[in-house]
Amino acid sequence: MITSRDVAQLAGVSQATVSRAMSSSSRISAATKAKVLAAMETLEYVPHAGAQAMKTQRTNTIGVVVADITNPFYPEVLDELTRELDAAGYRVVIWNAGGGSHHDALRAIQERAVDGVIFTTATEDSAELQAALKKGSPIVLINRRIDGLQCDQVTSDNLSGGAVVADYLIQHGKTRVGFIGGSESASTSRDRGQGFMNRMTEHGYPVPDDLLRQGGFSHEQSFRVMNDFINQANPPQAVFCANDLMAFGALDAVRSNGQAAPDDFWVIGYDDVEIAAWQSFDLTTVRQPSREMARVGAHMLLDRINSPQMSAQHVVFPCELIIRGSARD
Amino acid sequence: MITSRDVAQLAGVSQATVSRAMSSSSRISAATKAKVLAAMETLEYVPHAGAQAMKTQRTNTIGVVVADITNPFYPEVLDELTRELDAAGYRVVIWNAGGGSHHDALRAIQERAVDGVIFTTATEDSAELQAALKKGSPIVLINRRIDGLQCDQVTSDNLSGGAVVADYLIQHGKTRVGFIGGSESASTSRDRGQGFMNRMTEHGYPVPDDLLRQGGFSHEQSFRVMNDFINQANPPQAVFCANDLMAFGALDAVRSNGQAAPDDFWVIGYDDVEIAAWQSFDLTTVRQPSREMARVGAHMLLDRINSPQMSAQHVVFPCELIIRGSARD
DNA sequence: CAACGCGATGTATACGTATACACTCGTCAA
DNA sequence: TTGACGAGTGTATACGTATACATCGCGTTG
Repeated sequence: MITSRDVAQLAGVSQATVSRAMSSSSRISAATKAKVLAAMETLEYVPHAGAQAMKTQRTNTIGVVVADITNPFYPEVLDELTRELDAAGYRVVIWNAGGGSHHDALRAIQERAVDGVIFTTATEDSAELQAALKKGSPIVLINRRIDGLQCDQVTSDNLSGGAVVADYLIQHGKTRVGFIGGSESASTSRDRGQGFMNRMTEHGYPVPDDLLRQGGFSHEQSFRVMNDFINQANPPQAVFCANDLMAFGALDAVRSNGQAAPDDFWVIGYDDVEIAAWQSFDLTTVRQPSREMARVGAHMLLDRINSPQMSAQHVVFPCELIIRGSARD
Repeated sequence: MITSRDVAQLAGVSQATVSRAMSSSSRISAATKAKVLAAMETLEYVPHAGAQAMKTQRTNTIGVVVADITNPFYPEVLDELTRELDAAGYRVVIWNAGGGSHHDALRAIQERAVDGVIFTTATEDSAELQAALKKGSPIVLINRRIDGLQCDQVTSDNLSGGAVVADYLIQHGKTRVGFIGGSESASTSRDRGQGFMNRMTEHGYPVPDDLLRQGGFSHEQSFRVMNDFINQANPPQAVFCANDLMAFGALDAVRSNGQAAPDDFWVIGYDDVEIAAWQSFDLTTVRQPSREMARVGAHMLLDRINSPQMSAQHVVFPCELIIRGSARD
């Protein structure tokens, strides 16, 4: 292994000078700097990340926790996060799925293996998270929300998003409608459902119990739920799903029953992932600005790393109904 | 920051004993071990990753380079990789897209920031890669292939996969067929195209120049290419795309022209990503066992990390034509 | 011309851990 | 009874870097 000492020896300077040649801020003459850089080049020297981390207590690495990387929403967020953080000189380590993700990520902060963590999903059991925040761990929540937490959060206005869907359906005469949620423990799904159902109730058409089901945020489960809806005695006219992936499942259920949207059923999703706009889905959905949320979240985290005392911010983005072929007159 | 010295003090032992209490292999009496672990618990001690890395020259972190995380093929591979490596006690850092990904990943090995790297994409300009391999860097190639490289590789038999498609089409009377490749520089796309076109030629129906185009591995570009095909004087009867994402683009082009597969055009993809089986696509495609490839690649890398001298292995998986609704009688 | 200041560099040290080596003390065989 | 032995623990050190402090030399100013 080539160390800064080797470089120092070849360049005829001290090890400290080699270190200075690399930190652009340090005072060093142009001549010796050039000499050192040349030696580095010759020896193909690369500083040791672990040693640097021990001295500086920085790793230039950010952790990201995602619930399910195969849900197209997360790759889009990750795409934006990796681009943004990469540009800022950070690496990205991801924790996917597994039940221990949150714990592992928080531990990685304690280990000083990452400088901070972005959660795009969060169990509501926030005891450990709360403890970490009290220790001053740099943490940002994107997408999901946890109330009463002194923590930076970037979310979209899911309540309003859900309500807009209700308005739209009522306005077009769809009064018997169903809701396929993700899971009760996810704030996103809860808020979207609540916003939606409250507004339906306000309009005088509450969502009946038999048309309120959870779809586990997955295509497969939502497919089955929609299948049940279709084949029950009194099917809904329209279905609102808590994310696009489940809307695709619902659409597929409609089609595999030899029926079609919007002719036989209206199907509406949430997220507006890229493939929702594809011709084969042409999905009416509520757009949340996921890439913008990712960008903002990334910078919030970097800011917090650099000024830990700053008080926590909540940024909320508005959502917008995107009307496409799966639900329109 | 709590260090092992603090734990040692509280437990009334030396710092070395604390270190020993953690490495299960070391000899230490059960009594003191318990005492130390209790102290660790009390102080919420967590070892410093950077310091450990400096001593052990291990980080328990693996890098993964992907071409485009929004292409559903990669999330599936990443899903499997993260599960597998997580279970083995490794973290996963990803490099996405950006032109510098390969360079960054190789540098991370030199920095000892990762223990090894998995490339799921590779530019054919392999000079830097070759140099890294000569230094003994633990590297595994999944998916793409680079000839004449002393490097572990896991690929699928793309040549045969392409040929099988040709056989299938000919067998069903489709003689005027097009090919939408990804890019000339990708071995996957090249092999699939070559296997396909050679076999078409053998059957006496070579793919004409005007039906051979590149689709940049993207839905959007493939959509445009297929659009051109459809609207030219003498359209193809069928189109084979070098991956599923492009096949979706082609299918969408067919549909947005008010036509349908398989009635008007046959569309065939490659990969068999999960969504290819969805009702809305029902895509005929060539399945490569991507999750299995990921698993095997992960273990090859771990093996190589532990025994660097082992000579390089090439594992090739067979592919299988999955016949669905987008291309069948 | 002397004193001062400042830029440039070297010296020494600390970051937190793992481990080679030294040491103690009890056990057991001769 | 003594010597050897080994398990258990402490002491000392090294990993590779960043930086506080000391030093040196040169230019500037009064």
